[in-house]
Amino acid sequence: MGRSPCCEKAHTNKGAWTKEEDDRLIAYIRAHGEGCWRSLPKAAGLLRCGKSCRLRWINYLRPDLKRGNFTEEEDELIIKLHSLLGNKWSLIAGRLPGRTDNEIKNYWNTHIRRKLLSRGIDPATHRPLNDSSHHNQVQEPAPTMSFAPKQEEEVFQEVKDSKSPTSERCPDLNLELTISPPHQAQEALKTSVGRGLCFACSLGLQNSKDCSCGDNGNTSTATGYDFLGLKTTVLDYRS
DNA sequence: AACGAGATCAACCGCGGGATT
DNA sequence: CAATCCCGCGGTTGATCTCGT
Repeated sequence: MGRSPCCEKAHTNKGAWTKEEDDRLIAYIRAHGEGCWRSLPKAAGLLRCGKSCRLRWINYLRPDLKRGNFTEEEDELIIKLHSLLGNKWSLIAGRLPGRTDNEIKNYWNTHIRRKLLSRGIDPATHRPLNDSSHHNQVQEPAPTMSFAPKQEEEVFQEVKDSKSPTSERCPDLNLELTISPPHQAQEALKTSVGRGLCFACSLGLQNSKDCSCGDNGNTSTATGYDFLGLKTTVLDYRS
C-alpha cells in the first residue's frame, strides 16, 4: 500500500534547529495549541516537516520538560519499568513527569545499560549475566513485580497488547506472574512490595503523587493497578 | 596544543496502527 | 471493506562534546 511522504522533502530544512525556528514553533503552538502536525509547518512559516516539528516540540521545547540529570530514584524507576515493559519508552516516559521517551531511551542506552552491566545484570533480560537458568521454561516470578488480583488481567493485557519485545526477545521473562491466583498475588504483594506499601513507596517515592498508600486503605488493590496508570490517568504531557 | 577515541544526545527514518473517507 | 491519512513509536545515525594521551 503506497504511503504518501510525510512532507515535501525537497523544500524542507533538516538537521539542527535554529533559534529562529524554535521561536516560530513556540509562538505558533502557544497561539494555536498542539496538533495537526502535518499542516503546522506551513501555517507557522517553517520549512520543516510536521514530524520534525512534533519531535522538536516534544523533546526539547515543551515548557514542562524537566531536563538536567536523572536522579537515582528515576534511574531505579526506569530499570523497574523496563524490566516489566521492555523498550516501551513512551510508556516508561508516561511514568516520569517531565521526561521524554527519547530522553529516557538515550539515557538507557548510554548510562543505565552500563550501570546494569557493571552490576552483572543483563540489561535486556534483567537477569544475572551468567544466569544459566535463563533458558528454563519454568520460571519463578520476578521478585518485585506483582499485581492486585482485581486488575491483574488488565495489566497483563496491556503488556500483552503492547506486543512487548521483551517477551518475544526474552520468553523467559515471566510476565505470567501477573496472573496468579488472588491469594498468591496478595502474598507476593505483601512480601515483595513490602508491608502493604504501594509501588511508589516501595521505590522510595513516598508522598509522590503516584503513592496510593493512603487512598482508601485498600493498598494491595491500588498498587500494581495504579502503577501502570490503569486506575489513575496515565501521565500525559499532551494534556 | 593537537589529536583520536569514546560518550552523549538531538534529530531522522521507517513502520505500525487507529481514524477517516 | 479497502484505501488513505496522520500520528506516534522505537531504532538508528551523525554531529558535537569530553577526556585521555
